[in-house]
Amino acid sequence: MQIPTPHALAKCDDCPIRHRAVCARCEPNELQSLEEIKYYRSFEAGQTIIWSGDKMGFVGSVVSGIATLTQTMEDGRTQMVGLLLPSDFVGRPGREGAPYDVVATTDIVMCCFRKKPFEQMMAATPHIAQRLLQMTLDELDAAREWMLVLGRKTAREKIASLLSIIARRDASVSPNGAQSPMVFDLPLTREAMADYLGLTLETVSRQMSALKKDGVIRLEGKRHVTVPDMCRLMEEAGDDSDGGFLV
Amino acid sequence: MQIPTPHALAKCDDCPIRHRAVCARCEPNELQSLEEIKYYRSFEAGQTIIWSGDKMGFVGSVVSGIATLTQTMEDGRTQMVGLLLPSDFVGRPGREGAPYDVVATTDIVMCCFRKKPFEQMMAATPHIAQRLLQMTLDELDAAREWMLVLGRKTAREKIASLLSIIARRDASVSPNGAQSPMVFDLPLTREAMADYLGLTLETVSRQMSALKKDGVIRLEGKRHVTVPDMCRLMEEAGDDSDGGFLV
DNA sequence: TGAGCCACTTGATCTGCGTCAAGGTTGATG
DNA sequence: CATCAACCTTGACGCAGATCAAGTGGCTCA
Repeated sequence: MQIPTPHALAKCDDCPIRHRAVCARCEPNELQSLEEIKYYRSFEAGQTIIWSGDKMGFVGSVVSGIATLTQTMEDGRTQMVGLLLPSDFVGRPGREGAPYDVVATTDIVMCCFRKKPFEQMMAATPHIAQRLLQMTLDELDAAREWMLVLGRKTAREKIASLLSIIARRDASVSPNGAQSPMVFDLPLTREAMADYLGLTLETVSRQMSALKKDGVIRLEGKRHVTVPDMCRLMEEAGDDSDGGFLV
Repeated sequence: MQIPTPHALAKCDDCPIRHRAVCARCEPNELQSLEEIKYYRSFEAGQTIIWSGDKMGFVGSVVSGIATLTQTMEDGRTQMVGLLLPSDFVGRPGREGAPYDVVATTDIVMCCFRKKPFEQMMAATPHIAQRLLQMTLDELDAAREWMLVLGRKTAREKIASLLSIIARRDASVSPNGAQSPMVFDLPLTREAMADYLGLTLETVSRQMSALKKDGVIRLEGKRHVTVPDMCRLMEEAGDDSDGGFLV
C-alpha cells in the first residue's frame, strides 16, 4: 500500500487527496506542528474503527478506502448516517465519545492526528477552526439533503439518488471529470445501500434491476456501473438541484 | 411583546435564553462590538423568513417562537430538516445562500447580527468560531439521529420520538425540569409533524389517537399534551439512548 | 473437481401506511 | 347567532415495499 507524501496531505482544495482539515495557507511552523502529531492507521474491510460510545482519541482524514457511520437500535435495525470517502474528515474536536459506529467497508488507510494536540493547535490557529466549521456545515447540508431522501422519496428515487451521489463524488476525483457516460464501481454491498436508504436489500436489488431494465444504468458484474446519461439519472432521483454537495 | 435585555442575550449556557453564538467569556469590548451589529426582527406565524436559495444577510438566534427548516421537491413533497426553538442559532457564517426555506410556524422574535461584521468578528475572536463549531456538531448529531427515525422507525415510534424530543426540550427550559408527569403544548400542526416525520397528516392523527387510547399520552384539545410516564414514551420511541441532544 | 459460502436475484405473499373521502370541532367574523 | 375556514379525526381501500423463501453465480479452499 502506497502512502501519500505528507506534503500532499498538507495541501487542501487543489490536492487530489485533500486533507481538508488543514490548509495550504498554514504557516510553515503550523505544518511542522501537524507533522509532529500525525500518524497513519489502516484497517481491514469489515473492521470496526470506533464503537458508538467509545472514546475517540484522534481526528483524521480518509486517505483511501471507504468507511461508514451507522446507528443501531436495540433490536438490530440499523441506519447508515454518513459515508466517508477519501478526503473526508472524521472526528469531533472538543467531544469525548463517538455517537455512532465507524466501520471500514473496504480496506482503508487514515491519516490521523492525536486529538489533544490537534485541539490545542486549533485553539491557537483560528483558520483551522473556521475550516472545520465550513466542513461541518457541508456535512450538515449533506445530512439534511439525505433526510429528504429518507423521508419523502420512493425506493426507485432513493437508489437513483445514491447512484448519482457516488457518481458525482467519483467524478470530482477522477481526472476526466463528469463526462457522460460515467463509469464507476459501487463501494457498497446491497445491504449497505439498503442501510443507507432505509430499505431492505431485496428492494435495493429489485430497483437496481428495474433501473437496468429501463436503460438508466448498465451493470457489468454486480458492482460495476455505467451511467449512459447523468441527466436521466438525476431526473429519476427527483433531483432538480444542480448537484449540491451531498456526501 | 417583551424583548429580553441585551445583557441576558449575551450570556450563554447559564442563561434561560441562551444566545449560544456568543458567550459569557467574551471580553467587554467584544460584547460592545456585538451590541453594535445586533438588531431584532419579528415575523408572524406562517411568514417565510428566508426562501431556499436566497441570500441571507444575517445570522441570529431565536428569542421566542418556533421556526422550521424545510426542503421541497418540484412536485411539492416537503421534508422538514430542522426545528428552531428558542435559543437555537440560525445562519451559516461564510456561506452566501440559504439551502432551505426557513418558515415561522408561530409568531417569532429573532435576535440578529449582520453577517459581514459578525464574520469579521468571528475571524478576530477564535472562541466564537469554536463555539459555532460545537453548535454545528450538535445540529449534525441531531440530524443524524433524525435519519434513524426517518429511515427505520415505524409511524408509532416516529410520533413517540417527536413527542419525547419536544417534551425534553421543553423540560430543559421550564423551571421544574423533567418531572413526570410532563405537560406541554405541541408547537406544530399535524401537517407539520407529518412533514417532520416523513408521514401523512392522517397517519399522524391516527397514531396520536392510538397513543392516547393506550394511555401513553393524554390530550386536552388538540395540542395540549400530558405524558404521565416519560420512560414509557421513550420505550415507545424505541429509544435506548438516555436522552442525547436531539433537536 | 467439487464443496461451501457469500453476495445477489427473483418470486409469492403480507401489511403498514398512503390515498381518497366524509365528517367533526373550534374559533374568528359579520 | 349563523357562517365559514382551519384544523383535526375516522373509515374504506389500494399499493409500495417488507417479509419469507428458493435459487443463481462466482469465489475460495481443500
